[in-house]
Amino acid sequence: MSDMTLPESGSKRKLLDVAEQLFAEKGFGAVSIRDITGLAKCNVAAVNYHFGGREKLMGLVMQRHMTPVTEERLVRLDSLERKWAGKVVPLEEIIDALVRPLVSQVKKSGLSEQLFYRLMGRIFAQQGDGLPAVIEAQLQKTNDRYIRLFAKSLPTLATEDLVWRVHFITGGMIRLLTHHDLPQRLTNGAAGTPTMEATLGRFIRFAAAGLREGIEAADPLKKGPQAMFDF
Amino acid sequence: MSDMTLPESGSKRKLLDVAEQLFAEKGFGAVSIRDITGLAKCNVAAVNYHFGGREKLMGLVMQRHMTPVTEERLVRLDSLERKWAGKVVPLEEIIDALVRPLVSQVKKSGLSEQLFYRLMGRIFAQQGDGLPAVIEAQLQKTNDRYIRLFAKSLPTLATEDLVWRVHFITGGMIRLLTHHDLPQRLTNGAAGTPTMEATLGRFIRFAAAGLREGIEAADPLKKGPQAMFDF
DNA sequence: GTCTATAAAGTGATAGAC
DNA sequence: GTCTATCACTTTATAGAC
Repeated sequence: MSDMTLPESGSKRKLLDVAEQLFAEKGFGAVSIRDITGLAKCNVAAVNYHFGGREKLMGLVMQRHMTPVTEERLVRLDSLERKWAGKVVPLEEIIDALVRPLVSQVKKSGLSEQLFYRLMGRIFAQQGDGLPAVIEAQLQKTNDRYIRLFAKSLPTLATEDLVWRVHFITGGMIRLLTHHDLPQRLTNGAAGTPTMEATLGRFIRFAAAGLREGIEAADPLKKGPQAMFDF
Repeated sequence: MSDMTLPESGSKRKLLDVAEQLFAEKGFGAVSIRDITGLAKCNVAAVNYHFGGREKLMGLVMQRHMTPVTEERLVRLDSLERKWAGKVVPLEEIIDALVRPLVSQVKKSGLSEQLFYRLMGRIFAQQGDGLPAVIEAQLQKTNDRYIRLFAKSLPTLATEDLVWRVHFITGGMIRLLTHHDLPQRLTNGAAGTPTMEATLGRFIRFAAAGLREGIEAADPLKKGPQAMFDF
């Protein structure tokens, strides 16, 4: 069940690679076993032999790429709380801890940037709607921690407002992941051709400003922490 | 083809109602003709007889509900430009013109709030990915107009930044439409039970703040008339 | 307009030969 | 591990009776 050691070559590996590609491109519900075995040039029965069925393969793909992201997110949250113990954590750093693991895990994933981000986006987008329980629990847990940390940094913001703003931010992040190429396609190049990392920098500043809406900016510490984020 | 007059009763009407419900609930790709005719207690062949196939029915459902929203959006944009002719249009009013048509068309749609918003969200989310050309053109056009109007209200913001921020906002709106119940389910009631209209109010303030990020707010016009920013 | 019957293709899964 | 063949569905669509 938890056989995480995968062969570097062979048809099992090939099937997994193709499955990741197709799930990311077309979505988890729109890929058949025959799509996978066809593109991987394997036998139709191979998916059932190696993974025990389509559903199991789907779960494996999700977990393989989601779990490292979740773990890095939690580690970053821990070290953020340690670093700013007792003090107010800058919003930008919290949001950074939310999205940076995506950038840092894309390399380890072995997937192309487009595929990895799209895969992640598709998983996030399905939260609360038929995701494997393990994944659902991961999303739940990180979300809880983020809300709690944001709340400490925004003590004057009503919890209700905070929860909804985080919801909007999540939506923006998902859109960014699943449709990173859309602005370029729609605006005739007015969106430029930024790397995902640059776009995430834009996103962090956008999201932090949205979170701060209506918060009195009278405190003088507003400038200090922000200075380190000159994306 | 453009037979917009629909019977108040009869199986054609029933099929359309059920189709809208199921497409909104499960997504356009996850509903079969048999799901529809089964729930509508009609014959399997009825969808093909009345609508000419599954694909055509899908297009009809999309167009029926998307077109009025698009038209109201364009009308609101027109009147906004007329109202503030020569002056800077407040960001909140632009965003309002973007989302309010959803609230005002939900009543005319005959659908429940949940279903209508979810249906809209699913359409928006599929932009650039296999949507009927008519719908795609509508989204393209409104998006262009909004970007242009935002640009006039944010003359110091680089177009590239603006385009991406609008992209993030779109993502937040989609999330809000498709997962309006998620915050309540995930936070044990910390999200409250606001109406969609209230949540859209929250969204407008959030989005406007995100758009304004980095813009000098030294001017005293933040609340009052913005006549000094004449061009 | 509604129905049955059926075509033609696709689906996940498995038994059993090699 | 790989393959063929096959089962038991489900899918869209249509021809033709009523």
